[in-house]
Amino acid sequence: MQRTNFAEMACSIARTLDVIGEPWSPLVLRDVYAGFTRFEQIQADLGISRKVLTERLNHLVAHGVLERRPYDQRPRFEYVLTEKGAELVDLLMVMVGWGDRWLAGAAGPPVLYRHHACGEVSHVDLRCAHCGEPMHARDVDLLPGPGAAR
Amino acid sequence: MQRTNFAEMACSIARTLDVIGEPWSPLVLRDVYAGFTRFEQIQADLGISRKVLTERLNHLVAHGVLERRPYDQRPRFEYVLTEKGAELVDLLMVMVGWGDRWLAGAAGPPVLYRHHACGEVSHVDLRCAHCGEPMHARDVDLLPGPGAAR
DNA sequence: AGTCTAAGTTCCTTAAGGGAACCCCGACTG
DNA sequence: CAGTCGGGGTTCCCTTAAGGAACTTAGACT
Repeated sequence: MQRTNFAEMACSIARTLDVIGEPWSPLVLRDVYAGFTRFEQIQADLGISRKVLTERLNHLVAHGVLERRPYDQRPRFEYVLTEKGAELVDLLMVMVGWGDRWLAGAAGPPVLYRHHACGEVSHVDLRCAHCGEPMHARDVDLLPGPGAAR
Repeated sequence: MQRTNFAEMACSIARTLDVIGEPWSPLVLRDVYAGFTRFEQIQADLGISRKVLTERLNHLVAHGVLERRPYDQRPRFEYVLTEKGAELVDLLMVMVGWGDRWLAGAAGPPVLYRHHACGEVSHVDLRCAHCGEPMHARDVDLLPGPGAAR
């Protein structure tokens, strides 16, 4: 519902939430990434209301995160990740890392990730793009940037 | 909204959304991280409804992401990040990275992050915790984990 | 006693989510 | 070639959550 418009805020978190902050959106993205690319598949997998799924898909397409394309002569469509969308899936992987660590409980994580490069089951780690050392919330100072509000 | 209970799903994304998926929650967390630790400060900074802010703070405290503690003899409280919460801020930094890259526009990013270790303005990069190589959505295979639904 | 302030509550309005039923359209079936 | 099927949505109604303004509470200050 989110009647407040996050898109206008001078904050990249708020702007990102404007794209995927609505309920279900990250799960829709996860499904598309996992290979559930059609309306019926996503709806059945998530148990989401068809109405809401329509709204979310349209929103994600409008923001260039998904692309809607026909896969048949008949009016049939599938949704595929754009480059912009694929990079959002990286964000989901970080969510998975946190959820696995803090919420998985005794049963352990529901899904494992095997890294192509090394072949091992692993998880993401945040590093500084500049020096390669770990970069976490406590390892940085915040400075006003060029796009800061006046 | 979100009447659907994400917490029960066998998915770390859904479970994480149960904690911070409601509107405003990530921005509340950002504010606490940025030093706006009191009710009035957060309310004024975000322009959020007091009612909703109360609900969000209670929810985040209930989930162990924030801690509510008195800072005066009078009934005055401040909210501080727990370890669990601080690691969620890492997730926010990834959101910032995506938002800066895809949504900042000509004005540039509103906030810059200077890394303590190297002293440079930088951003986070996702690496494999095992081998240290880049680890993005396209670099992994998904496997069922021990906590997978039957 | 009266005022101030932080931190909430309460109450009302409006909009968004949930869910079931319905619709459209091209393809197959007898 | 009428009837059915299946994917991909719309429509409608009900309930619940967000927005927002006003009110409350409790201790400290004057």
